[in-house]
Amino acid sequence: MSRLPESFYTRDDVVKISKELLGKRLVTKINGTVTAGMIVETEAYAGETDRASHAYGGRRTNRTTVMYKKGGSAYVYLCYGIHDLFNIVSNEAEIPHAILIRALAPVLGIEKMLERCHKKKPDHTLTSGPGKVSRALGITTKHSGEDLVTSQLIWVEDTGVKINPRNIGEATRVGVAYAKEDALRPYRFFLKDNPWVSRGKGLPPSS
DNA sequence: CGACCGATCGTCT
DNA sequence: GACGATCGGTCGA
Repeated sequence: MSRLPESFYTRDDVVKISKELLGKRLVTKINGTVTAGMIVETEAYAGETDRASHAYGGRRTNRTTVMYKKGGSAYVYLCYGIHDLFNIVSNEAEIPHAILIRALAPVLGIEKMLERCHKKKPDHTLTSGPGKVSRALGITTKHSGEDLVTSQLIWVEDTGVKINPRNIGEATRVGVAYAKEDALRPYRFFLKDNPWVSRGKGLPPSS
């Protein structure tokens, strides 16, 4: 049970890191309340060369500045005016790679998650989607820029869970049709047959 | 089931 | 002024 070190995030291969995040535990402590879940679905965004990335072509705006921070920083942005999507920045500073956390299997503070999401029972709709993950864990855009290596609010732990590579599924990313040929990249990774994986269009051919 | 639609607002052109 | 790295509800089959 140890927090992932900076060296985990600052490596060069965003795809490799996206896969390695599967099985890790994302933890938040908001107003003293701990909530946590095991990461079961991620998406890689390969920075300047990836049309689906907010940093495509080296775009650097107020919103995307944190993507240029060192790996291990949180990048949270507002999507569709409603959802706060949580990403983990990777690679060295100035290389704007990021990994979107799309789904979790709830582990700690499930009562609090239900309260935040106005639900009664912890079925698979609680944390199966990037908007729902942030909602359940209390993550908002004001946490953008947070350093997951030292933060007392958000971090990621290795609990010793080992994922067999044959249990990792790959697919195209959700909602990035505008990215042309880059939309075809197999950059979505998930745990096969895990009930907490999100159900969007073009999703894992499992159930 | 699947298709469609409205909500809602910061960001960038 | 248009547009989302989404979600949950509704409607029809």
